[in-house]
This record gives sequence, structure tokens and C-alpha cells, in this order.
Amino acid sequence: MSAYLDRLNAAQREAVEATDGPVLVLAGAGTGKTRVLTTRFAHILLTRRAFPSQILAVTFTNKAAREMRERVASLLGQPAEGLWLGTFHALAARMLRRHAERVDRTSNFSILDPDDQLRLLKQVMEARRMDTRRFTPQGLMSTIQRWKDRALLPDSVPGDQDIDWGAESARDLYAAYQDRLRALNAMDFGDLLLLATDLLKRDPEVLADYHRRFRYILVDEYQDTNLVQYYWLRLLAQAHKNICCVGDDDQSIYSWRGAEIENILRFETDFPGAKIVRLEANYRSTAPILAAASGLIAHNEGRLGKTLHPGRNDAEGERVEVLGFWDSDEESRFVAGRIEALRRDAHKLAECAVLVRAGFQTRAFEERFIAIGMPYRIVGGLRFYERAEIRDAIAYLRVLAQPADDLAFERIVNVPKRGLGDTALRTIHERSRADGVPLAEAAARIAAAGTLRGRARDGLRDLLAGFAAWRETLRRDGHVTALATLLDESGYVAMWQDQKSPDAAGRLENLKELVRALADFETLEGFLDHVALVMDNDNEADDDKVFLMTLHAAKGLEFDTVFLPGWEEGVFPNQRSLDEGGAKSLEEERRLAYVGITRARQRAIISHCANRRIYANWQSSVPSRFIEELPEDSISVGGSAALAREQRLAAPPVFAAATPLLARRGADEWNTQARPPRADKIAPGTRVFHQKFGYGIVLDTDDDRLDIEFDSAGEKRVLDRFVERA
DNA sequence: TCTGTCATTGTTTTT
DNA sequence: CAATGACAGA
Repeated sequence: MSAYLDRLNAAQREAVEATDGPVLVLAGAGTGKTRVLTTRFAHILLTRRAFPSQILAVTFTNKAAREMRERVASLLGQPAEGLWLGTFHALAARMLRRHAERVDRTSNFSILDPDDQLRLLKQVMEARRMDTRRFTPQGLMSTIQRWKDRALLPDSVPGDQDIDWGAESARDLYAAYQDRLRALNAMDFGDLLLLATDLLKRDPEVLADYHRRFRYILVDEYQDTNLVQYYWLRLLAQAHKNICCVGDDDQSIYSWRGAEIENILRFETDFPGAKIVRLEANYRSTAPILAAASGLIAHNEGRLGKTLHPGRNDAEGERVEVLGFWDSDEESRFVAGRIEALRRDAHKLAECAVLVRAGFQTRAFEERFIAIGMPYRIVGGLRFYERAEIRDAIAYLRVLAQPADDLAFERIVNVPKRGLGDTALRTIHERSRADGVPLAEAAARIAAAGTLRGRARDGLRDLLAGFAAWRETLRRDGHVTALATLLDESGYVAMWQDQKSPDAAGRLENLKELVRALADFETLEGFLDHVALVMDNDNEADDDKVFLMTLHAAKGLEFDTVFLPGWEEGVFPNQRSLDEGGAKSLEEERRLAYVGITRARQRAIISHCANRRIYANWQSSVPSRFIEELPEDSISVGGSAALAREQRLAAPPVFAAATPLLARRGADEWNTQARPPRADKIAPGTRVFHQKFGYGIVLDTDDDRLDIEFDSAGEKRVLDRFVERA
């Protein structure tokens, strides 16, 4: 009766069969995590422990959700209906739309994208006359996000975490921003979890309703959860305690997005009586690759501990290559050449990936690939829904669906140009504020009152008439026709047609694609939710091209051959990460390296350069400490790498002597000439402001150097001329 | 309203 | 070395 169980190894089977009570499945890379998750899902259904609608299954990405849905369906032999299976955000949004009135919204609330969020916050800051150059909206936004990640509403932000900016404080601005969101009937991404959790906390009836509904909870990638997500899960799991979290502490690489690795480390304490199952048999990689990865990650302190071992008999393979090059040109030439050789050897290009630490590193490889005509694809560039023309079109739709969506209205009010410049817009804003109505309504009142003249008057009249007509089209002929009509009649399509720039044709093509995509949805609202929550598009799926992407983007993927270039101190581990996060960040960088190596099935090739061009000038560089940490017997060192390794041990390095070593960027010494020395002295205990690190207290002084404990950036030594008294 | 110039600023970004 | 954004001037 249970053939599906026979396909599992002992540990996997244990994880599947422990249906009741809290379970943590520690699943190392390539150990069959998805199989366990989906089999467990099917097992609960097939043993009639629950109906499909009584299982809550949570993932981080839409891709993972889709995959789980498909695999469960194939195990069951039919698609399961009425599932609560999706991303944290999509599921939270679904809850909030059902109880929108309880969070001061209506069920058609908008979900803002990062761009809108920033514009809105900037408006809030400007309305309060803040200098948005000294206090950047980005900076404040990230503070607010971190608060939201930790389930802090404006009222609950502890005073000592607030940032005081003289007349304003971050918490006050946060509160003002939330007020604006409420007025716009909108939320940002963080709000979805924050408000959903707050709702469950505040409303016992709603919570009881979900307790009745969800008997089993499954969570994927638990190491990436933040605090709100944890609270949300804990509230929902409270009643039945049947929660199964799958994750790998060694692959936690999103702390800078608010993920708390502690969530997974603490699981046993959070859920008393929890069972822990370790999946350590790896079915993906060769033995040397696993040995290299395991040896590396063993250097981390804060981990639950598990060791990958080969799960197949045929796991012998080539050692991990560690190669040194003179500069990044040589490195990219080598990588391209090696891929070419593999291709001649009948390997698929799509089975090769180049994984880099930071986006800019892809350029060297792109140039090389273009030069030799090697087909490649970059994963994670500008996505379809982030393109300007798509966002414009969607803004039109948002205004159509939700007239109170001021951000959308602002975006398109003068696109294409219809004479509604700053002056006209200011008039509309003033009216909106005075009457307490959305911009669209204010615009209608201004048009009716005849306040504007000339081009502005005509432009506004046409736009409002347009929206009235398109709403009618939407009602009568549906959303697809409405979008096509609107793009045409608003002059938006004509705007691009008239444009001579080379990419105009592509943009028109994208708009057509958007109309096609819209047809896949029953309602306009459904489509807008999709756009906000499911911003992925993996078209161009199966042509044979080399993958070029960041290590972060590679998580969850696997390839026969993986190139890991740029393993140099400063690049990887990344200098900035080290500066800001210290030892903890170093461990995260190391996890990133671990993720990189474990992507490889057959071969991993790590490389580093002795010289690298950074911005305008060349800097000599030292091999990454991670290379030292790889077990000797799992690697083979080649090229000038052996030389470079010796140089690391010898002091001073030969390169440093030969090339004038430029001061490492990120330190204030970068260009001391640019700023005159400071006349007055700053005493210890003084509170100061630094452009880059923010506010802090001076601990100690040493001539013109100050040791400062910064509020968020930690302790640093900086030159006194770069700070001012706060 | 548009266009050019100057200054600033360079990690990762599942939703 | 770019790419982006703010601001001045036509």
C-alpha cells in the first residue's frame, strides 16, 4: 500500500512518518529535501490524517511552491484541490484579504513593490521637511523593514532602538509611513506578515478559525525565516503542534534580509518535545566535492552539526580544482576555454554554471562569452515585471482597479506627457490633502472646478474621461480588452512608437506579452496579486546556454560543472560584509561558499586572481581564506595557485612589494587629501554622526583617529574630519 | 518641460 | 570606470 515509502532511505522515511508533533528535518544539500517534504504531504493525505484543505504548506519562493504542488499531485495521481500551499507572503495576503476590515483595509488593497515603497517613504520624509540627502529614504526604509521583520509595529519599537534625527525620529516616520499606507489602502511586503501575525495575535476568533482549519503545517527553508514568520507559524501551530520544518542551518545566507538563523538553531526549545531528523546522505555530488564542502563548513562555530556523506556508490570523482590566475581576464579566458572543451566533449552548456559573489563580476565573463560566441544566460537581472513599460501599464490597471492607489496614479498621470507637470501635480496634491481624498478624486474635483488652464486642463480632462471609459470597458468587455484599449487610447503605445530609441520595439513587444499574460487570469484583481507576489518569469527555459549568476541566486539549483571564480579576500569573503557584520558575517560568507560548492554534481573549479581591477585602478589581491580551509586531500592546486598559496604564508607578499598597494577601499584613509583636517578636537563620550556609519559614541581618541561605537555599524576607527557632532 | 552637467557611489535581493 | 540622480538653465 505504500510503495512511495519504499523509495526513501531510513532517515527520509523517519521524517515522513513522524507526522504528529513538532519535527525539524535538517536536510543537507542534495539529501532529498523536496522528496521528503512532498512525500510527507502525500503521506498525511493518503493515510487520511487530514484533507488537503487542512494542511498549510509554506515555502519562500513561488518556484518552490509550484514544484511542491506538482510533485504532490503526481504522488497522489491527481491535483489536490483547496490547498493552502504557497509562499509566506502569498498565504499571509490570502488571510488578510479574508479579514481586510480587521486591519483597516478593504479586500482589494494594493501590495506595493519596493519602488513604490521608497517613493512613498520619500514623500513622507519630504512632507516633514527632512533633508533626504543626509537621511536617505533607503536607509530609513531598511530600518523599517528590519523592524517589520522582527514583528515590531511603530508603537512597539523599543525606545533604545529608535534613531533620533533631531526634529524627527525613525519611529515617528515609520508611524507616518504606516498611516499613509493605510490611507492608500495599501501594504508593503513586510506588512503582509506583520499585519497577518498581528491579526492572529489580536483576534482569538480568527486564530481559532485557522486552528480548526490547519491540522498539519509544513515549512520549507526554515533557516531563512525571520522573526515575524516564526511568530506567525508558532501562532498557527499552537493548537495541534503538528509542525514540520525542513531546513539547513549551513545554507542560511539571507541574514541581511532579516532571516534569523537562530530560528532553526533554537527549534527544540521553541517547540518542546521536537523530534530532529538529520538527512546526511547526499545523492548529488562526488565524494571529493562533499569532502571539500564539509571541510570548509566545519570552520563555522554556530551550527547544529551534520556531515554529508555520499549516498551513491558511484561517488568517486575528480578533486575540486583550485586555480590561480594573474588577473580576471586570464580567469575568464580560462573559464570560457574550459567550458568550450566540455562542450566539445559532449557536455551540455546548461550543465555549466559560473557562480559569483557579486553581480558586477559577471561582466568579465559576459564579455569573454560574447567575444567567443558562447551562449550564456544571466539569472536574476531585470525581471519582466520590473521593466518601466510594464510597471507603467500595471499602474494604469491599478488605478482602474483601485482609484485610491495614489502611487499608481502619480506614476501615470503624466505618462505619456499630457501637460501635467510639477505645477499641476502640486495643485492636485494640495486639493487631495485639503479634502482628504485620493489624488484621482482630487483631480476630478479640480477638473470640475476649472482650476487649471491650457494644456494641463485638457490633459487632465482627457485622462479622467479615459478612466471613466476604460472602467466601462472593463465592466463590459473584461480586463484583457480594457488593457488593450487603455494602452491604445491613453497614447501610451504611441509614445513608444514615436520613440526612436533602439529598445522601443522590445518594449512594445513586452506590452503585447503583458496583454497575453493578463488573459491567463480570470479577474483583474487576481492578476494584480500575481504581479505583486509572483514576480518570477522563467521563460527561455530549455535552450542550451551557460548559466551566469550570483551564489545567492544559485541556491537550490544544481549543475554538473560549477565554476567559482573570484575567491579572493575582499571579494569573497566580501570586505563590506566583514566590515559591517564581523565574525557572524564571515560565517555567512562561508555558508555561501558551502552553497556554491554543493551546487556541483561532477566538478567544481575554484579560482582566484592575483590582480583585480576595482573601479578605476588595479589592486593586487590575496587568495580567499576559504581556500586555505579546504581539506588538502579533496583539492588539486593548479596554475599559479601554488605560488600564491606560498606567498600567503611568506611575508611580505611579493605582489605587494612589486605593485604599489592602494589603500583598501572602505577605510576613511581612502583619500585623506579630499577633506581638510579638523581644527577642533572631539573628546571621548561625544555623540557624533558619520556619513557612512551613522550615529555613534566616541570611545577613545588617538590624535586625529577616533574609535567610535556606532549604533548600527559596530565599532570602527575613523578619521575625525569625517564626523560631525550630533 | 526638456536636456545637459555635476556629483555621488558603488554586496547579496526568495517576496 | 560607469550608472544614477539632483539641479540648473534654456
